[in-house]
Amino acid sequence: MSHGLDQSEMLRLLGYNIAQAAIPAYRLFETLIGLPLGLRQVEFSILTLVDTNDKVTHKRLSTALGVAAPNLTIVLDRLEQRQLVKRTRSPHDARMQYIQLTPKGRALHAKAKQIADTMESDLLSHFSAGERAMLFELLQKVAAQRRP
Amino acid sequence: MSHGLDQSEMLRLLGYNIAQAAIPAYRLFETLIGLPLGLRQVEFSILTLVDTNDKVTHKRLSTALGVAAPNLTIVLDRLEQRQLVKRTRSPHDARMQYIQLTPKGRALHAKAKQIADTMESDLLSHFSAGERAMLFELLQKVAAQRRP
DNA sequence: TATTGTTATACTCTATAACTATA
DNA sequence: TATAGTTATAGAGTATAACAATA
Repeated sequence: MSHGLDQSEMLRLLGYNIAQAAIPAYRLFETLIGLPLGLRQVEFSILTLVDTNDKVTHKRLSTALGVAAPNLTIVLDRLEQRQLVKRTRSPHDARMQYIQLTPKGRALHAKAKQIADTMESDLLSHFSAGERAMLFELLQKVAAQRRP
Repeated sequence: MSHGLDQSEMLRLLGYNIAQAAIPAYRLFETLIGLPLGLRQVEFSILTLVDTNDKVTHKRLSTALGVAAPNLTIVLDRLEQRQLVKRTRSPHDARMQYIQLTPKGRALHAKAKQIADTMESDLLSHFSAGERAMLFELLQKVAAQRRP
């Protein structure tokens, strides 16, 4: 667990604790969703956000996910090529484009979502409901520190 | 904060909460330490771990940080070129090499560590001591899920 | 002028296979 | 044969500047 190393100095820092917790979370995602479905975390997030939110724009996705606009373009290009999402220009403001799931995208998302539930159980199997709620609340409080 | 998007579906997942919390933590690190001192997170972690731990090996660093060995080689090359660390072969087992800070590395680490304290206060200014302790404990419990 | 989104580019990160050298 | 570390490489992530189209 400590890998024979004294990590006490680093474990005083929030960023390091986040990075360490991200390791098993990321690996489990890769094993259960990433490799089987060919989805990266950002892609999974996009499918989910677009599923819930009607008429999401590039900009809002970019902001929410913390992915710079030019990079998001590449990701969306890939998702569109795979026919998982489609982009349509807004009739009101032709600069904007709405991103929506295709039927194929909806199907893949449904599958991924189901696996994600299993993933959560795996990751948090040793947590009580209270601990889980507390952890999520505190992480969201950190996230709320974000300025723009 | 929610950026006008309904993120409820994603916020049910630990990985997303971690990723969202990582955004301000990462940005603050970049602003306060990364840009001013020319240090990336991994490099800062290495300086800190090597400072505390005498005779750390490449392998143990690789495991602790979750960085694959070949990639760590590159990072250590860079740190060595900047004369922040030095690598010395073990006399007992010539395959292993111990990584140590140079005086220059120690000086830079001291500076970084001082800034890191400020960074923590900034990030966690709205947290009580109890909340902070709880958050760290829960994150470490997640990290402990790691297998190898 | 300001905003949305794209193109181009450069740099970094991550993962894997193949290698050297020691044991 | 197994382990520590390196080289090489391909793919993915990240950041920035410059641009086109629209408002």
